[in-house]
Amino acid sequence: MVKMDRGLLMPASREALPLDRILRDDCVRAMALLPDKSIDCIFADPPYNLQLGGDLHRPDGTMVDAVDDDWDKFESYYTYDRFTRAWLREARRVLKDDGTIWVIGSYHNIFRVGTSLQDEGYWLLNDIIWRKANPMPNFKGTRFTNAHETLIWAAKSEESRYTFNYQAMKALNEDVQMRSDWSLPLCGGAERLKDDDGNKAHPTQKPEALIYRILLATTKPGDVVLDPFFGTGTTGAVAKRLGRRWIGIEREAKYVRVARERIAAALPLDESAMTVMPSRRSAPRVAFGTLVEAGLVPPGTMLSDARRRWAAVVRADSSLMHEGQSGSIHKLGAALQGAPSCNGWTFWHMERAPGQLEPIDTVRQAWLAQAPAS
Amino acid sequence: MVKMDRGLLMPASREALPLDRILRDDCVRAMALLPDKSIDCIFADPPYNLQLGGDLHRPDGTMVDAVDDDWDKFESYYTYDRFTRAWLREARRVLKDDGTIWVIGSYHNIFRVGTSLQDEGYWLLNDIIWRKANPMPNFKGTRFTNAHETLIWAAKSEESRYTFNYQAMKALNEDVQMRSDWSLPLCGGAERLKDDDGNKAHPTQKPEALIYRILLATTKPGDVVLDPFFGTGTTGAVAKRLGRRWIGIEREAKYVRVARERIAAALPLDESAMTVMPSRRSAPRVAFGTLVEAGLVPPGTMLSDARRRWAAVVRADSSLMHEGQSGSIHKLGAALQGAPSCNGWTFWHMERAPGQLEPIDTVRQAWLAQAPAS
DNA sequence: CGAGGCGATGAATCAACTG
DNA sequence: GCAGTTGATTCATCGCCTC
Repeated sequence: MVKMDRGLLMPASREALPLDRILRDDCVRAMALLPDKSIDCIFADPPYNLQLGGDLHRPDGTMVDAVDDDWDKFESYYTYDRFTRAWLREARRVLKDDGTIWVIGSYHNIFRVGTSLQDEGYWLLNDIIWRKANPMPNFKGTRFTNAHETLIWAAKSEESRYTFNYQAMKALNEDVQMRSDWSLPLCGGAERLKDDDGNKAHPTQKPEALIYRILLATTKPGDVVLDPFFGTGTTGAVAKRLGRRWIGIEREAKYVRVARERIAAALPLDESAMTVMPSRRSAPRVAFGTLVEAGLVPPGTMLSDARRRWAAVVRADSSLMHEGQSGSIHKLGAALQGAPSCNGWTFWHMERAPGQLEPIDTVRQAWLAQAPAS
Repeated sequence: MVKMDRGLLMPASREALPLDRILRDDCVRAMALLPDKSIDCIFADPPYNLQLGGDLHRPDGTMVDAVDDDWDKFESYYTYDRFTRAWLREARRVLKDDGTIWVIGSYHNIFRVGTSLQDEGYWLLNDIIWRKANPMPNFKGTRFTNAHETLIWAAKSEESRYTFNYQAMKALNEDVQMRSDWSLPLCGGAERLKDDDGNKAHPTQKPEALIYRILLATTKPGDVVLDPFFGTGTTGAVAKRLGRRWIGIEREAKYVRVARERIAAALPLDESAMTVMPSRRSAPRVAFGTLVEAGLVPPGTMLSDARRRWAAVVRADSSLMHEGQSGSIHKLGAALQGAPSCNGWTFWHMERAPGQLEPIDTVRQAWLAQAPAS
């Protein structure tokens, strides 16, 4: 028996939980009705508090469909912190002592979430980077492409004996330990839910592969997973497929409707279908600039083609310069030859020993052998 | 002249700064002696061991007791926050209005740093993931391999017009935008500094490639870079190499000694190697009318967009005319597409050879190449 | 039926100068 | 300070259509 904070006694048994159901309500209010220490794992995708300004146009003149929903608007950092602490406190109460919580966010909110987690007594286990294989570019060229989101994985306390399926993660990752950076594509294509008008049903739907990895890593079959910001129910759909029980909380009726339909249609899936090996394509590649930064091809190096018809100097940003013309190893190679394109890796050579030209591709190969990309 | 907060008037001129020097002192105390708004860029690698004790000091220089129990953990977060805010506040004072700051950390401290940055009035521009190509494995198999660190890049305020060398970063990354995740190896091998006993001279020496990318992206040659936690002087060595000025602050004499030697041995790049791809925003402006007057685009020329959906004729005053509509190359392009704005230079094309359309921007480039800078 | 072109789009804190 | 003008700026993926 567990004493609830309104003074009632309530069984913490599985039967008391609204399993495999969506509660349409504010998440703090809905969690308040759940017993203490009854949940194995929480996945939370709270509002990010993006603080966007005016419209943003792509170079082709079309407008970016921004997240401008009311649920993402907060008056101040202070207001956002109060909101965050309220739901984190309630989440910690319903979490079992050995349970863990996942929260996802971007640089707009994740630092405040992390601070709040620590201040509320959680014990951080990892921060995980979801490296987006296909992020939206930075259209104006004003910053680095915002190409990732951050997840925090935390236990209820430092003493917690939490679930981590080490071998399952290793198996999922070509038999090497799963790292803290995960390369996964955005949710799109057939997986992306549409409303009746053909528009996206929810502005921030997460890919199932992300939740799949989370639940596979940190829950056991039959565990109860709570999602206080359920949206279109990705957590419910994946939990059902993986044989976990789930509870979703969502305030907006239209999302609840979409989620119900979706989860009803979800089939427990053959595990092999989801155990996608990290594809070479999604792995980071080696740019010529990496070799320049690393000092293998220092700025100032002279490069030439195999027959020494042209020579060029490597600049600090790895662009090449030849008699006032400049560009990347590929672009300048193409321009000098008058060709539409050129593989700079094989076109340009450096003199590693006197009189001996070697294509810069051999430098790249040496680099790859010494510091593998994965 | 700049008014300092202790009521003295002090010149903010470059001569007043201890350029290319290491100040052996506590960073808050040393920064207090620097003038307001005198620094272009700050790189900071603050201590983050919350529980290990030893490295954590209060702003007044006294040491924090290492503590383990829950109550004192809160005390230690609180103390760490106070320390963080103290140096961030002083850093913001010495930063120019258009300057930026970089801070690196791990999940132990980066959330508190990010929150403090926001609370102190900084405006976050990006969080950058340093994805370690060769991280230390997790030996116990109890968590995901901690394979990255996080950097935060922030401007002094939302209105700041900060430096970002977009084209240089694009060049460094095979001609596609630089993303927020950077894959770089740990600092090791010959780069890793050793003390007389052959042990590593500093426990958290950062790779030069990381600082190289940071300084190349967000500073200009001659800019002043401040590092308040200088350690073995990686920031100084890279700044010297890239033709930037630097100021280092370090409390421990043994690190100061190592850093001095190291930086003295670093070789600056020569001028030609140091240049990077210029931003087009900094190129001199050329009015379309200039090209019309010069006869490169004679009045009467027919222009069209790349897909020949619209055609327009150039008038004597360099305005364009299309079926009764007229306006500048930009205005008419925007109007025809129904877009709020349009770059007429890349939108409009002329037929220089039969069947071959070329953007009028190439005419401008030709003009710029022929008429040297004013 | 396959290759290739075209259009759409994704949690985005997305310009700078002149008058 | 505000308004108007100039002009710099995009990557990967998916679906649909044409050839």
